[in-house]
Amino acid sequence: MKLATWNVNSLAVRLPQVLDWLAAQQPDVMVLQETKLTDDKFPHAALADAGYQPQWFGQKTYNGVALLSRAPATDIAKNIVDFEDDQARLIAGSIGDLRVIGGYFPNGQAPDSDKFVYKMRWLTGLHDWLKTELQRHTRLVLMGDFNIAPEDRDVYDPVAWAGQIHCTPEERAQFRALLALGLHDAFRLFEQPPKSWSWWDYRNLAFRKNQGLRIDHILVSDALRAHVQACSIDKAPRKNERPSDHAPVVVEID
DNA sequence: ATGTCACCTGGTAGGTGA
Repeated sequence: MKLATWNVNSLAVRLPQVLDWLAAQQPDVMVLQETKLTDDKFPHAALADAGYQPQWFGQKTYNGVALLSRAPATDIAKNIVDFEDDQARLIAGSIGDLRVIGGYFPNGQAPDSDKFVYKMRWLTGLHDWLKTELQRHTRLVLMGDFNIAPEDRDVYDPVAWAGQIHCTPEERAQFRALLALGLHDAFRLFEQPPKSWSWWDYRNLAFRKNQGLRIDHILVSDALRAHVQACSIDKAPRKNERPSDHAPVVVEID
């Protein structure tokens, strides 16, 4: 089973690239972030024509997430249960005996900002909800744009980024707290090329210079760990003419 | 190089968020 996550930075703009990627890579499940579409504008017919059953949860201008699967997803949850939120950032569903959660974690803007406070609250809310979610579903995948670079090796210039947003000790502690629930960073279960990133700033020729961060992740539960066959970042879509600033991350689970 | 992109409001430019 192949699962993938991609922050598309506007599905209205990126729909052709998503359809191309689905056709080429044939994932069984895909989660999307930053669709930036209200629910009435979600392109469900085009995705159904491509062979996927979409679930979606969006809002105007910002955020917005979707869950695409070849088999129907059931027991759909939108946003973190029992966490009051006016932003559309999370969608979960069950596909067979697999629980899939797709998240667009808050960016946080700057460590001294209100948005950072919200990011920490959101991460704590996610952590608390995941505790019960993992009790109910032993086979669970949490994936999406975490907006956290877990370690220095996930940052092209860790000295310059030290203490900056995505790299603060507080964010990294939150990431480790998720792992402590019994989750594993699928990408790090395998030897990977050094300087592997999932996001490159649109500015400064960052992609050409390979100046990026690894902030998009796929975490798998204890029960799935031994079944993960591969995990990689597909840089190819970042080379498109009008790319998202993120690349898809892909995991293979037997 | 605070150098791009997407989307909004409101209008043919400026602000916000990433």
